[in-house]
Amino acid sequence: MKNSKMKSEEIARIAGVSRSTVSRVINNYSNVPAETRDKVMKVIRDYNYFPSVSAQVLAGKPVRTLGLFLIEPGNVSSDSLTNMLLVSVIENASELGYYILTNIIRDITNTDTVSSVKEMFIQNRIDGGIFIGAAIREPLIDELTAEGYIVGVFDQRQLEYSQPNRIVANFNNDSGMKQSLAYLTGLGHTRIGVINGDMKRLSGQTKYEGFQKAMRMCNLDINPDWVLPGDFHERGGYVAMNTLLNKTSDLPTAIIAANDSVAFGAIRAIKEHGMNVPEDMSIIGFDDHLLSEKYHPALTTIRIDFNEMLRKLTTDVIVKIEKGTTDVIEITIECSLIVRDSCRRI
Amino acid sequence: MKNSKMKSEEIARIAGVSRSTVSRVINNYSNVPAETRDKVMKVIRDYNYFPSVSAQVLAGKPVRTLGLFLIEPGNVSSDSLTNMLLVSVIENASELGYYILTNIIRDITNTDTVSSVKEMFIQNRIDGGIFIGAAIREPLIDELTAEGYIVGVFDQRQLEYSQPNRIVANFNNDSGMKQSLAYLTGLGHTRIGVINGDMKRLSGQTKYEGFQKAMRMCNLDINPDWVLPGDFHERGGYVAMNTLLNKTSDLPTAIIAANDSVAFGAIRAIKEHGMNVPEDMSIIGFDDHLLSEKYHPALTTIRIDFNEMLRKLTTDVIVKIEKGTTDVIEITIECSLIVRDSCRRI
DNA sequence: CTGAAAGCGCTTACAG
DNA sequence: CTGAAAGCGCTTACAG
Repeated sequence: MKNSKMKSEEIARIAGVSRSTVSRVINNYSNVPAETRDKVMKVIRDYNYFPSVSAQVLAGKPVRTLGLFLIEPGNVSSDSLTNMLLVSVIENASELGYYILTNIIRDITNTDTVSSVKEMFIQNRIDGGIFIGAAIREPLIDELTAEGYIVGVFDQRQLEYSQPNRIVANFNNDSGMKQSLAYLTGLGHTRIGVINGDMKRLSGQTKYEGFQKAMRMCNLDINPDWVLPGDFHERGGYVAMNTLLNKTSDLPTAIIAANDSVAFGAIRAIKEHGMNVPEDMSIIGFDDHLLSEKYHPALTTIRIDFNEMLRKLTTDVIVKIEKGTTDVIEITIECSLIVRDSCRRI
Repeated sequence: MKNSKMKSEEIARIAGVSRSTVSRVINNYSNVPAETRDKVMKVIRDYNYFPSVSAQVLAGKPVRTLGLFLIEPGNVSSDSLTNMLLVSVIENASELGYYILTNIIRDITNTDTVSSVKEMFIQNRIDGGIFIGAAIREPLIDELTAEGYIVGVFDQRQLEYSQPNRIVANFNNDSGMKQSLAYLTGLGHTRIGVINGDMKRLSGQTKYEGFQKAMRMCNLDINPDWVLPGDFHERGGYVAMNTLLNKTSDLPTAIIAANDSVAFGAIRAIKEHGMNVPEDMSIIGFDDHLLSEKYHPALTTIRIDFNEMLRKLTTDVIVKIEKGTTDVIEITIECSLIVRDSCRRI
């Protein structure tokens, strides 16, 4: 049961073959007769031998490790999303035999941070990286892809010139917004407003663009007073709704929030103003947050499958690392309306 | 700004020295004159050179990576603790120049899992590991320490024979329990019960032992009907309290819960029985969970500093890796009562 | 089908 | 103070 000092040479000696053959067995070369393979495998198992990664990597094999970079300025997202996201990436990677080196990036503009991220790639600690929380354009990511490193990014699109080594993943926010508006219109709403997300993020932009398009399709006018800035956080939704309620009595009958946290904030503000949801205002969210179902009122929202998105992104990054194909990959995940109690018929 | 194909040999050539000297500069050897050092450093910076870890490790240096093993059977703890914990470990390690390879262990008895964890150590992917969620005795951890690997474990104590390469960290649960009981006694309670945590975990045991000791010190008798089994989860607290309330009308006036989640569950059950906290029963928790302050009633509890514990544990593991000292380390973190609204004077 | 040998990019006694 | 050389544990053309 010893193993620590086991090396391929020892295995070779015991099995009565050369190191070359041991290596061939480990790397599943086809030109090894079953008999030899079995003999070697037995010794490997008997001695609980695992090859040293460093030696393998130095000899040109992948490290089988991915860097997961969570860009979270300051406030450690205390909600369960980060958790879920991490677990999802780890487990998908693990199924493909890959490990995850996790990094929290508080400030992506900080020189030390930037250089330490690049260091991981250059030192060959990781075969590729996955970025969550990136802005539409991140110089760091651009540099990395320009150098040829393989990177998967949630919430970005391909550059003007598509890069096979930059894999992007998004939800179909356009479709989500259209569903929200279709539903509200069906309920008879025509006075509809929106609380936006962070417009530095692609999803912030595409959601708003989706809103505009959908309003046009429904033949509704956008009232600029009802287009409120936000940031994807509860606090932002609260502030936005407060501003609206304090400014005017000419209110929309329904508000589409950039995500569920924003919706929670908006509802809190509405309640504090002595009004009710959906009686006085209908609210529709985006994400289908864990809490949304349990919230009061239970939140009508657009469900996205974060887990599926990460599974695809992780898998595609790994396949790209191993096969090195030159196809350009853009993952888009559909989303769908979940009707609950936060919208009423007009 | 190129770097990918940079190797120490290139740096040496450009700086006009040998690879040996470049290596000495990188590893901060003292016998390099400032002038030479500066010359070499300049080239290193100019070319954005980072040595290959694989080569360094193969030559005997540490990988500067720690494995973080989260033992979480099935239910991905959706509360924010895992999150906080991860971030805490990552940031502390990062300050010391170490990376974190995260692993979720769903079933620590599973052979494949066990062997993949050992593989990480044997392959030399990590210099050491940190385990969270371990039972009092874990064969896997015992094997690892027996092999000489450096491991930090939360919620375990040293074995009969102390191991310098097993660093254990705990909260002073004894002190916490004593504070809880002192407070309740001060309020005039004598009829005091307890909902236990998971007794397979050391903290489950030490908390209950602390309770017993403290009761003795306060000259109070333990009513076996008021000692309820639990599991550190909300659900467990709920079930325990329901059982108690349904079984008898001879109720305690106060309950100490193994942690705040358990307390939340217990309070939920009490409310469902049409009773109130603290009017009909006082409840005291343990942890000072993020929600405890905001809960209704705000929960009186014992605050523990998870972040401090992990900071010490991570630091000690890294120091042990680098210095290889033979001292036996047992970290104990103090805890303290936070009085809020869930207990009343009798 | 299989072994001997070169090579991966570092570090570190050793010798000077 | 510094260079030449051996060694770390693998993989993979190359030759047979």
